Amino acid sequence: MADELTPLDATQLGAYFALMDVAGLLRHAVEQQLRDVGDLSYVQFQLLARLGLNSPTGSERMTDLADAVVYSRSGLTYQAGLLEKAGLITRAPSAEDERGVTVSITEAGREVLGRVLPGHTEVVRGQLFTTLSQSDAGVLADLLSPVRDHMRSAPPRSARRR
Amino acid sequence: MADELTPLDATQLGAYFALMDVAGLLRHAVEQQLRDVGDLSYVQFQLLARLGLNSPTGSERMTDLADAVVYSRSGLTYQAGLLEKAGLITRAPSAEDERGVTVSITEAGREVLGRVLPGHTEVVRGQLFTTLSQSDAGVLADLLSPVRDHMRSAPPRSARRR
DNA sequence: TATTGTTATACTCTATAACTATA
DNA sequence: TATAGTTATAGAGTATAACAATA
Repeated sequence: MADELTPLDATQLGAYFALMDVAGLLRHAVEQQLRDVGDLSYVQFQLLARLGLNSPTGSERMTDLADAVVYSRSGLTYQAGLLEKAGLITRAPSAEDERGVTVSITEAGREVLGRVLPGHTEVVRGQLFTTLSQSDAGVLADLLSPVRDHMRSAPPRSARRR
Repeated sequence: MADELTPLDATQLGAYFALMDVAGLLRHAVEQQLRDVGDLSYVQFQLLARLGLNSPTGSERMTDLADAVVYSRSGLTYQAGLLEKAGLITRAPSAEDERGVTVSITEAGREVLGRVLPGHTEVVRGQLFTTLSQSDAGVLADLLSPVRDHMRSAPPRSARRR
């Protein structure tokens, strides 16, 4: 396709910047609440939420967590170290694969997650869903979920020219 | 009427997480390109873009830039220092208000901006507008622009807690 | 050999508080 | 007194590369 050199039009630019601005402001607001109430960064919250809400067992492998939440393995090791030191997760050698490490949320981790969630919800509602109706939320989710899938399947590596 | 204690429903949660995930992945992809091509961080790109594209004069005051782009004044001083050292902006005492500082983009700054923009566009199109149609982009912008306005209507970050 | 995860390290970014100067 | 901006500083987070252990 020859549109590689075509600039984004005004509508696309507007959508792009609105998306980035809203997400940035929202993350900033949410991070403050997480820090105040649970002494958590957003990444740490993501990790706890994934273990405590998304995973039926409360456990997941390091690599899967890294792929889902963080952009490098050493970054995850760092964050997991903090969470473990705080007693919110445990790390144990994986059963099937001796190289792997299984991360599990602890009771204390679930407690912190439960303590943080109501205020978190309140911030998100105040920032986002004061302006967006229920059907707006549905439209937004329907628009962005496929984008996320596309991004996760085709890494940004594709944008790097040789 | 949103109950303060009611958790977000599944649709709202989906919209929230999709928004945060997409913006995070997109920012990551875009930052890589900006770093590779122009040796710029995303914040630095925002500053240059605001001066070079949004402002007719190519100049703006520090406080206005801080409110628009960065979350603390010292953060902006740091970033402006880097950009100035790189020759991409200049800082000069403001004419009307001797306390103020006027930031202006230089020719070199415009050159870098111009050099970075095509690849930037390419990444955004590949990540975002491969999945979103033209009308999708319009819907997204229409949904999120009011959200941004609402978020920005809160007290500016530069005026907080002094 | 490839993959999992950790470590060592270096660097970027951000925020808070104290400070100077102008209004 | 209040505001604009800088500085000093400290802390959090991230990525890269080298490494050990297992597949």
